[in-house]
Amino acid sequence: MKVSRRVFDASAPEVAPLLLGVELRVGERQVRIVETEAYTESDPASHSFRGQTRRNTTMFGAPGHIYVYFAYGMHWCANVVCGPEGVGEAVLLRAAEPVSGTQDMRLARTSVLADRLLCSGPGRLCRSLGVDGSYDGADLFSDGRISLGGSMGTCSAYRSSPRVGISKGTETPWRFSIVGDRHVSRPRP
DNA sequence: TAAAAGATCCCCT
DNA sequence: GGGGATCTTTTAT
Repeated sequence: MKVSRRVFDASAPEVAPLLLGVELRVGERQVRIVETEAYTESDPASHSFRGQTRRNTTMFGAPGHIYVYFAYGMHWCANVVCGPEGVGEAVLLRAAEPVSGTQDMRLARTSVLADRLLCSGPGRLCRSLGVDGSYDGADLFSDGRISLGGSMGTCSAYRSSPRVGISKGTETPWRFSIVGDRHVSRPRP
């Protein structure tokens, strides 16, 4: 099925595995998503768990937009907003494989990094693609700077496991990654 | 008003 | 394997 806004009207845990293999384009840089995580309102690990705030407003907006937030005082992280307007759900983009514009990704960093590490983590992914707070709220289906491409649900060889870097909701296996892919954020998902 | 935690990463040992 | 960087949001006095 081709990527379309309609698909993101579903709940995040449904959408998250479907995003594996999908292409994300930012300017001339293009990557293939290999790892995602789902977050919902009833989930204590989610930014939307305690309701809408200034920071997470985009999460409660229309599906198919991108929610970008600042973490640990140093990193940006990007999510695709899911569910109907008014519902705070999103899929965190955790890792991807560089497809084109790889040289630009390398130049976005201070130290030399192996290609397989350029987008192997939510902070690294944003850093390499040049995604920052100015992208928060952008519509992936009409914004000229950033968009999704390719087909959804093409990856059948994926596995789910507990999410990374959270202290609550650790029992929920809402991390999805392509089996055996070298670009995931950590070995043995 | 203060303190702590946080959907992380990088460099050091 | 461990700790520092660095700042916003949330929770506790």
